[in-house]
Amino acid sequence: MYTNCPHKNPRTQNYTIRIFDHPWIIKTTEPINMKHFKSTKSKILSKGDILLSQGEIAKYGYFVKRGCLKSYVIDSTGKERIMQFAPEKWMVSDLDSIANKVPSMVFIEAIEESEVLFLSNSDFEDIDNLDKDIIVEMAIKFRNNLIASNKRIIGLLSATSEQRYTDFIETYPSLVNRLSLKSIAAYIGVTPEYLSDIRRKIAKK
Amino acid sequence: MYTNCPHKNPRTQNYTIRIFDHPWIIKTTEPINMKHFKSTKSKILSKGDILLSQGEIAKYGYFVKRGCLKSYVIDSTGKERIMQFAPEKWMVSDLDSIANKVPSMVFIEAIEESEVLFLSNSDFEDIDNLDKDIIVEMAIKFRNNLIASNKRIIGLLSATSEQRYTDFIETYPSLVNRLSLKSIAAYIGVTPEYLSDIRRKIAKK
DNA sequence: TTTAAAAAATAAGATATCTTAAGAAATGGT
DNA sequence: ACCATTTCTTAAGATATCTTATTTTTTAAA
Repeated sequence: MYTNCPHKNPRTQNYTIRIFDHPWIIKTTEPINMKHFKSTKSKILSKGDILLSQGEIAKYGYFVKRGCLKSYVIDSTGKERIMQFAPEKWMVSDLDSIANKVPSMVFIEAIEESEVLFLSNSDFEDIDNLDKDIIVEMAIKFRNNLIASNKRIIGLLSATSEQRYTDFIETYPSLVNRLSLKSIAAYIGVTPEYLSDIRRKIAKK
Repeated sequence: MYTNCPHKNPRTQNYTIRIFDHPWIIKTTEPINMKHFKSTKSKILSKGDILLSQGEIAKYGYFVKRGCLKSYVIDSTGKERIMQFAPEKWMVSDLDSIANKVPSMVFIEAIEESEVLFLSNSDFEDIDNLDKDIIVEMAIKFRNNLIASNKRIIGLLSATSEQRYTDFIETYPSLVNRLSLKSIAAYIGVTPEYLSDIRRKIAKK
């Protein structure tokens, strides 16, 4: 199921930009502006290519120029549970792994043909050496991500599956038509079959 | 059910400390060191006293000197869902409300007789004016909180109720004996009756 | 365009979790 | 120590969600 070779289609290009965020600023829930970053590595990925696997130490944040990535875990019953979708201008990685050098809990995989920048954290090992304005942006980005994650927790604790589905549609309208039913189900925490039931139930109304 | 008058037992004291974190650094999942803070307001709360209600704009972060608070939402079916417990040395507030001046989603309430510092965010409206070392600490605190929140999301998406309960016991062993079954149930996302069943099932093993 | 593969829909039966209600145990106040 | 209140346990029936299997539809490849 997850046998695609990472970077199997890597038409590497030279590409330098000034970008906004620190590589750590990942698991973002909103597009990022990248003026503070330098990146020289860009790759074209095919659907199904895996950038990071569970158990590896994350070396990069991935900024999506085109296409869409997902980060997900495989639970003890073998089911995929999606943490985050990363469409254009979003960044994704495993924050714990990249910051604390622990094995990644997540896989990161392209769900469309995608063009991705590899943002190394090697220049940023010591956060104290960063410019103040970058740190301010980091703090704000983390804070916004934390607020979003806490809202997702509230939803998972208190909303029904149907509510979580309609919330998802409202929150990410531009994503809905690009994602498979299976992916949305894995994000909101139900089986694809049950999400299909939910859709039918909603349609009948 | 939530009729206790906020601050009904407010033996206010003068109390000044140098503390570590910015008031925004809330919804924390770990004790905080407070060397960068000033606070002059301290109150003694009775069990059941409410510090912040859903719909209010949060003005303070609450640092727990003694006792334990909880932050929770009331969902559409009237059920309480706990976002965070805040025992000694932890801080709690509604981050979105205090940072963005939006109505709070949560209630904050004492679950034991508690002594709490009120940390105003009025001195910190503009994050750019903060000292760099405070901002660095903020960023790290937000980052760690975000990692913890994301782990909780993974648990809610992929673990069974029994697994979430045993995870909770492992993660917060010192809290388990202080909390009611009802509170733990509201945190892990099951009914108290079902958590009781889970305990019985575990005991039988 | 045709065909193979993947995704989605449907349905029936199984399981997890909730609801309601009642009794037992623990707690707090007087 | 006693009573009232809250918490916890237990159990039965209800509901939400999952599992498995099959069919239909859509997508991708040749």
